[in-house]
Amino acid sequence: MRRDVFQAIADPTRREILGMIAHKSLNVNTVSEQFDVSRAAIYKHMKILTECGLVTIKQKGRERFCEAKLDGLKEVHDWVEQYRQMWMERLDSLENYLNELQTKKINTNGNK
Amino acid sequence: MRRDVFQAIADPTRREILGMIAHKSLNVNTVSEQFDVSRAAIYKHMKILTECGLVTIKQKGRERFCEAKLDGLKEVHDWVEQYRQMWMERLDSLENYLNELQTKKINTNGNK
DNA sequence: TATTTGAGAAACCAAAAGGTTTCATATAGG
DNA sequence: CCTATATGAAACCTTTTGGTTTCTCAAATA
Repeated sequence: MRRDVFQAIADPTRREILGMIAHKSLNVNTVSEQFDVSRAAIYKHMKILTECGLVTIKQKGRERFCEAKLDGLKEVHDWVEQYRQMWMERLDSLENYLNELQTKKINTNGNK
Repeated sequence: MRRDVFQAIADPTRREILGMIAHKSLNVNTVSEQFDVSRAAIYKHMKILTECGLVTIKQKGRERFCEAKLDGLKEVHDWVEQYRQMWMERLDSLENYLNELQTKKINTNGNK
């Protein structure tokens, strides 16, 4: 099944999983122990994460280590980035407006 | 209802809606005409977007204009950003590795 | 070898998501 | 005033989601 990265990170548990394995690969059991849901539930989350390329699995004996593939987040980054320009501009113009108000106020006070 | 921005942008239709009103506010009908689902469906999407603060509504007569509040995406941006550092580093080290290989190859060729 | 342990998979379930149709209501305009 | 338009909201339906329990199997180990 073709999975969507946006949909994958929509679930807070999956975001937490990513954070957990971002620095260090962990096996499924170790990850699931950190949550109060069943191992099967975490396994399903992990499956979704692998299906959209955010996680890859490395078998080692009977254990399977889950490794975060964070560059899969690039798609999200790029999508947000196109809008970040716009909200930054608005913040900037708000700041300018406030500065202008401030300047006016100072001038008014000065003329008193 | 407290809505989650991550969940709001998980749906492709909602992302499209945001793109549509990012530069120019539109009323609900105008937006829904761009999609092949019912107006009611789009209205529901719009409700979710407003509930998580990504859209605000401005009433004008009988019309209601939907305005994108893109700074609501900051939460997503910040979350992705913390990981971007990591995937960039990996890409950098891969690049360095490839450069190293390249250098070695040149040296080897030079010694032929 | 017998028994833990780590994991995949199936069957099942309740709730949420995304959609539809239909109805109600308020404003714009002829 | 009457009608068309823009919208909100309710009732309903199907599929997806997130979860559970249970079973199986292979690798590690007492």
